Amino acid sequence: MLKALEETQEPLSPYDIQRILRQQGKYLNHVTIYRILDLFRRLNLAHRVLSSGGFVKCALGDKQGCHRLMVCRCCGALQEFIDDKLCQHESELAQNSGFHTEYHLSESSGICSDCYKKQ
Amino acid sequence: MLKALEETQEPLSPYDIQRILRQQGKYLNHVTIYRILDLFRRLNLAHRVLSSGGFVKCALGDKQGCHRLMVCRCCGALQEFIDDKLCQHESELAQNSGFHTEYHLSESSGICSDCYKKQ
DNA sequence: AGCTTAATTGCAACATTGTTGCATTTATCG
DNA sequence: CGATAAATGCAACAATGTTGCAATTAAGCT
Repeated sequence: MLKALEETQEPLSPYDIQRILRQQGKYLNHVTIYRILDLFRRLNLAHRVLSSGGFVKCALGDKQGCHRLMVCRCCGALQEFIDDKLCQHESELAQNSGFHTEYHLSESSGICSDCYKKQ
Repeated sequence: MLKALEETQEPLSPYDIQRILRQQGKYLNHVTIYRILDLFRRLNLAHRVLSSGGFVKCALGDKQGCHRLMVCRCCGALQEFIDDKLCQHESELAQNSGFHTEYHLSESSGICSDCYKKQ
């Protein structure tokens, strides 16, 4: 239900989502939206973009592993990928300091190919 | 000046910082604190903890590279490290999708050695 | 010193984001 | 149908973050 709306590409705040839903004639209290977003996040159906705080629909379906984001600082475009070797490497480094990793948050900032060409 | 206070280990919100300074007899408007924190962040003197939003003093001095955080979900302890190979690997993967990486945000969540023993 | 200009800080007002406790509605199941 | 559980709403609030402009402080210069 909320899902349908996450087709807006750009990350949305909970209140953005509320506005959009309202325009579609569907009212949801913001508390409800927070709750649903929490749920979606636990299910890996949506991610929170760390740098901006907005939410996006997960682009990788239910693929296992740490979902990593790349954010274009120019147009805001998002790409998502998984790389197990990265995770492994990261966990090993942590392990060397006695740290037991449970999950990673990872986000790269840069310029997407489109914006790069335009410059 | 603010620096002195960041010796509190746990990540602090700008308003936490304001409270602490006030207890030390030093008043700063929260806007000022935001501005100084922005500056510190640009200089890599402080980091923002992605998962909690709080700020911490950088533990690595001015070492070049992406400063990666490990956060203990149990006691909140923080460790920080740099690994160039990770960055390189990450950038290469991005490059494969035509993405030009400028910097990485990376944070691992898990359990530190102390908390691990206690369980 | 006295003046000018730039940089820093404060202030007020506001916008956004996030949380909590409890009531109400809606769904589920016997 | 009636009882219970789950989902949503509501109100009130707390925390976080931003903006424009005024006031203060610092720095440079003659």
